[in-house]
Amino acid sequence: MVDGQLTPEAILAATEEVLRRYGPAKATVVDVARALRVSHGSVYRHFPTKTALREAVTQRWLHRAHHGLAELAAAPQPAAQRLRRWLATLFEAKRRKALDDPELFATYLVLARESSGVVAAHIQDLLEQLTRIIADGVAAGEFAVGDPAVAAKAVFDATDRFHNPVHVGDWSDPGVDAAFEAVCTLVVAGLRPPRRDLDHASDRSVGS
Amino acid sequence: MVDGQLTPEAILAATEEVLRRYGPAKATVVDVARALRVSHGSVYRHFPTKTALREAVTQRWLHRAHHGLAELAAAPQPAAQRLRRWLATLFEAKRRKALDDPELFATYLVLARESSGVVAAHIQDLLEQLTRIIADGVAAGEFAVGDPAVAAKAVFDATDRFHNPVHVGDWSDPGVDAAFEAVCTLVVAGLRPPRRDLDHASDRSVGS
DNA sequence: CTGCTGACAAAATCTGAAGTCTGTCAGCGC
DNA sequence: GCGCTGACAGACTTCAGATTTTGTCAGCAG
Repeated sequence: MVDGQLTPEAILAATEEVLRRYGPAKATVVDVARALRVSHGSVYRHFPTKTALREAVTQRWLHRAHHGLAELAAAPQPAAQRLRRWLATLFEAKRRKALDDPELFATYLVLARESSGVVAAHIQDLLEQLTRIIADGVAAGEFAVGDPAVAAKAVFDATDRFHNPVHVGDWSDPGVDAAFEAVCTLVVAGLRPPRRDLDHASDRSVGS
Repeated sequence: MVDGQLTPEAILAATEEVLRRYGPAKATVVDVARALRVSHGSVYRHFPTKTALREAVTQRWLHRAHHGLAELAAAPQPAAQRLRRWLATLFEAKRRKALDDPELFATYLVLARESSGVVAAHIQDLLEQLTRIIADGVAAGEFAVGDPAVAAKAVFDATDRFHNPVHVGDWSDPGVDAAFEAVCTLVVAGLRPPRRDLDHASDRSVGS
C-alpha cells in the first residue's frame, strides 16, 4: 500500500472511484487493488467477496443519498406539511441524482439490484420515518388511521412511482411534477379524518 | 395453406401458439409459417414486419386480459364501491395471469416492452374508464376533486405497484393483499370531499 | 390476375476457443 | 508474527467466424 494502513474505508473510496470510471460491468477487484497500489489479495483480507464489497459501497451510497430525510421526519411542523415535504425531498433527491449523472445513477442501480438485503433494510428505515410522521399526525388529530405503520406502508406504496428507481425513465417526462403533486394531494387527503355526515360504511366492500 | 384462406386471425392464433411453445426469444416467423403449413413469405403479405405481428398479438392479449373491466366501470353502483371493485379486478386479473403461468406471462411481458405504443393506448383506455368512475362520483357528491382526469391519473399512479408488470415479483408476497387494501382505502378516502371543520389551507405548501 | 413460393442479401444471433477475473493460499520480507 | 504478494484453478466473459433469421422479390400455379 502506498501510504499508511490499508483500511476498509480506503478500499470503499477506491471502489467507488473505480465504479465511477469503469461502470459496474468493467470494474474489477484488480482495478480497485491497482488504484490502491496493492495486490488484489489484500482487498480480500478486508472484504470476503466482491459481492460484499459492492454491498458495502451500496450501503454508503444509500446513506449519503438520503442524508437529511431523518431530520425532516422529526421537524416541528404540522404532520401534513412534514409528510409532503418529506415525500418531495425523497423524490427530488432521487430525481436529481438520476438526471444529473445518469451513468453513475445506472451504476448504483445495478449495485442496488445486486444488494437486495441492504436495500430492504434501507426501505425499512424510510418506513419508520414515515410511520413517525403519521403517528404524530394522528396524535395531533390531523390524521385518522387504524395503524400508522400500515398507513406508512400504503403511503410509501402509493408514491412508489416517485421513488422506486425502476421508474427512472418516467422522471424526465414533462408531467411528472404534476403527477407527483396529484398523488401527494390524494394521499394526504386520504389520511384525514373522515366526515361524519356521509355514510361510508360500504367503502371497504367490493361486492356488487 | 392447409385449409381455406390465410387470414390475419389465423396468423395471430398461430403466432400465439408458437410464442407459448418456444418463448419470445426462439419464436421465429418461419416457425409461425410452418405451423400454418405456409412459406414465411406469405406471413409477410399480411404483416409488414415481425414487430408488427408481435404488436398485433400484444394488442389481442391486452384486450382479452382486461375484458370485463369496461362494463365494471359503467356498473350501476356507488362510485366508491365501483372504484374499489374495478381496481381489485384489474389487480386480480394481472396477478392470476402472472401466477398461473409465469412463463407465458414473462413472454407477454417481453412483447409488451417491445410494443410501447400499443401499451400506451391501452393505458389511455383504462384511464378513461377511471375518469368516468370518478366523474360519476363527483356528480353524485361522493367525491370532490378538481379535475376527474387528473384524479384518475393520480389513482392509477398510486396503485401502480398493483398493476404495473415491473412489480410482478412482489405479487406473490404474503402481504400484497393487505398492501393493496391499504392503498385502496387511502386512495378512496383521498377522493372524498374534505371536512370543513379543520383548516387545511397549508396542505398544498411544502415550505417550512 | 391473385396468392403463394422459395432463393437471396443483409442483419442478428449463436458457438466455442482464447482470454480475463475471482477467490485461495503458500510463502516472503519487515 | 503480521500483513502483503503473486501464482494458480475454476468460473466467467469476450470475440470472431459460422449459422440462423428477417425481409424482398422474381416468378410460378391455379
